[in-house]
Amino acid sequence: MPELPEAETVARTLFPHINNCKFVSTDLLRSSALHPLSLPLSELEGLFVSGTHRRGKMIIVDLARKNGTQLEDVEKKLIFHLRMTGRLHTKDAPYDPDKHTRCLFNMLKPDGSLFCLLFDDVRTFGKIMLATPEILSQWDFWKNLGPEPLEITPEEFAPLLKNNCPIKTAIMDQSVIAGVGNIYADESLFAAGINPARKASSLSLEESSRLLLELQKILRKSISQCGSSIRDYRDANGNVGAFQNSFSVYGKAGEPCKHCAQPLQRMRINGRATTFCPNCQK
DNA sequence: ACGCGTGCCTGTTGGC
DNA sequence: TGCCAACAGGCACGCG
Repeated sequence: MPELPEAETVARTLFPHINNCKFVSTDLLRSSALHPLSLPLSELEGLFVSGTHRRGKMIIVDLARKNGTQLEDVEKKLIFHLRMTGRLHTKDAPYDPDKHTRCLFNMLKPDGSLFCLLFDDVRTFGKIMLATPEILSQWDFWKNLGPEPLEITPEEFAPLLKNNCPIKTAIMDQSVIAGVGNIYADESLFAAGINPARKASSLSLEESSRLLLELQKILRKSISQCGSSIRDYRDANGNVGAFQNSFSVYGKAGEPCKHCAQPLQRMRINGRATTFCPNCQK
């Protein structure tokens, strides 16, 4: 399930495929894949890709229009949220969409050849949005998105944990910090030796600092390994990530803790499966 | 305003 | 072997 490192990997691997390429036409095969606040995708026609990046778990495509030979950025952005099973990849045109293809973008390379950018999504939770800054300012989720965990200091992190909810719930709350999901929440809490059920507000400055530093270390390591592939996740080249081989707790309930060898336990926090070591995480 | 539970959605898994 | 409930989980939404 794409979280921050997976979204970062998709944004990076997608870039060489679509940079400088022109949107020719769009075939939205499942209308619910389009975010309700989105502009119609027909407004993409004639625009070029000038960059790809990431915010939280979202992949953002920068758009530009061509003026002579110069690309001039426009304010519109094309945003993808992959949620659980979303995938972005390219195929040579013409491409016959399969049953999980939610949107097909016909695109033109600078050399004049046609290809397809595909948004596939088995479980249809993913969203596509074409938005101006004005639209983004009306989108609560975007407006409330917390800071990037790789761009804050422990001093900036600590005051974000004032809530009465479990610490795991707090760090997965996208309005607290952006990009952390179930995998990296469990892994960072284990690395920091903090029980996921602890009240967020009960963490000392020393504990919240340790949690942020461990989270940053894990996110960086996962990005360097192209993310984690549990089942569905692939980068834009169709490759799996490798960080799932470095998990300490996620999906390992019943297995011995790598520090104390006691069995890892499973519990449910805020409806989310949570694996932790009751001995090492206080 | 906050915290909690539920629905969305489909493919896979495991128990009977 | 076959059937079906449970599960996976990010986020919107409704409730108290």
